[in-house]
Amino acid sequence: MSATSPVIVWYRRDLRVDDHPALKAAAETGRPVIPLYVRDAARPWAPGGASQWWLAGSLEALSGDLDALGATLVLRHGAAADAVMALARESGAGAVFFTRHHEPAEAADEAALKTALAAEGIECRRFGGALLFEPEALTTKAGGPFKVFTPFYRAALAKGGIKAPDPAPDRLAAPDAPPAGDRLADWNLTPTAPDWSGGLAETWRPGAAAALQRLDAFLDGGAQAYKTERDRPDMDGTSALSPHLHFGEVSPRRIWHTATFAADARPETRGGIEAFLRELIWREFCHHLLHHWPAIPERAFNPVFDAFPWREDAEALVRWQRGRTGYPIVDAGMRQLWHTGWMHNRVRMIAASFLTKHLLLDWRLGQAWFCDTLVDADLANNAAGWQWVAGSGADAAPYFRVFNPILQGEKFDPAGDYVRKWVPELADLPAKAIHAPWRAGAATPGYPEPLVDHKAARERALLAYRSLKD
DNA sequence: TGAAATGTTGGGGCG
DNA sequence: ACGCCCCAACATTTC
Repeated sequence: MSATSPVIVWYRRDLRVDDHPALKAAAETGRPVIPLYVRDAARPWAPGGASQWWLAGSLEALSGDLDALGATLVLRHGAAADAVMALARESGAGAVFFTRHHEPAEAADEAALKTALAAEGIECRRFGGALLFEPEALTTKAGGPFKVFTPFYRAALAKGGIKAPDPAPDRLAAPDAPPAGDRLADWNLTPTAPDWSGGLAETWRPGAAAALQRLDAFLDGGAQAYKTERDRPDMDGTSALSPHLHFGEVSPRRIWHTATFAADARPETRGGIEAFLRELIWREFCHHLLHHWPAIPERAFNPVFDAFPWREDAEALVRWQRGRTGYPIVDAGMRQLWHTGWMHNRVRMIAASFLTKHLLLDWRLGQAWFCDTLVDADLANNAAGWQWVAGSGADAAPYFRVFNPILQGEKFDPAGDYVRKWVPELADLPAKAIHAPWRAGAATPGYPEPLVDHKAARERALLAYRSLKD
């Protein structure tokens, strides 16, 4: 390898230049840097529609950020290892640097690439940065992975030592001629006929700059009340950073340190920021789970659930998907998801509980729908979250925990504003009636009757779950 | 990161 | 004046 042979930085879901150890190391070699993104549409769990829309925006933003540093993002398609190898040969690259990812398919790509590079004598270096802690860094006293969140959380806090984020490189050297690549527009990531992405575009701005703005706005504003308001879908109580985090537009270390700094500067925000960072540790927990149990997107973590009597009911599934279950808080959430590609976390739990417990439909159906419609669709968070709700997961909700969608609505959307925003058929109902309109007796044209009776559905769910124990 | 059923307590109405 | 009953309000247990 010559002193001027390029270094390829293989990008995946680390679409940033800030706090990017692989990019930083590439810059420090002083050699030309070729940033590369490979799209493999044939991959298992390839991004769904909403996620693809985000990816397009994120790649465009990254491309601009790299341009400003003097580098050109190259787009290629196909199996990742093959595409990286092809570019390495064409460009005479002497090294490939990348950020370690933890999804099974990503880990398989890494392994394949490593073997291929070694065979041709090209340097291969893997860096951290996608997580605060690599899976090997947090183990129980017995040396195994954690299966329960609280001890995992305690271990993470005790471990500490979260590295300070690195700033972006000042500049990157470029190869004499930029390698050829695909045009982003030719990937057709954004919908055209019909273009259903209007709601997404008016809600979000993908890219690292927007991510950091959102982080700062959250820390200046909502963080203080986060502990209570994060449960309120009628308020902007959450950070809404999930899609930015999913695509790696902001690193978890950047979030950790910025938030910690903000808490030190304004002690009144400490409690809220602690609760916020705890959610970041939930993300770690989910990603570690997927690393150690790569089958959780397909199979129940607790094998007892293989025998669960899930129902088949295509019509009920469609009504849930379209937000026409007759339970206002569930329908509001499902419509928010459809329109904006995002759903408030409290409502995700309610809607997921409704699908798995009230309707007794397989959590995998819900997971698949979320994968296709969420802009923040994340294999680890989604699988762990759905199994948590269904009761089959690690540290799962006990089987008898059935959310009452009426009570949840009254508790967390007390004035009914969230329901009114997303279910216009109910906009004229008073707060007292809005979470159970069928009781009010008032006509609500266009809004369906409840798909199931709460009490009966609850009892049916308890019966089904009890059957597992025998 | 629930909800519902069941149990307990204490104040007030009332014979 | 006293005891009984009713029923919130709260606590505990169970699903």
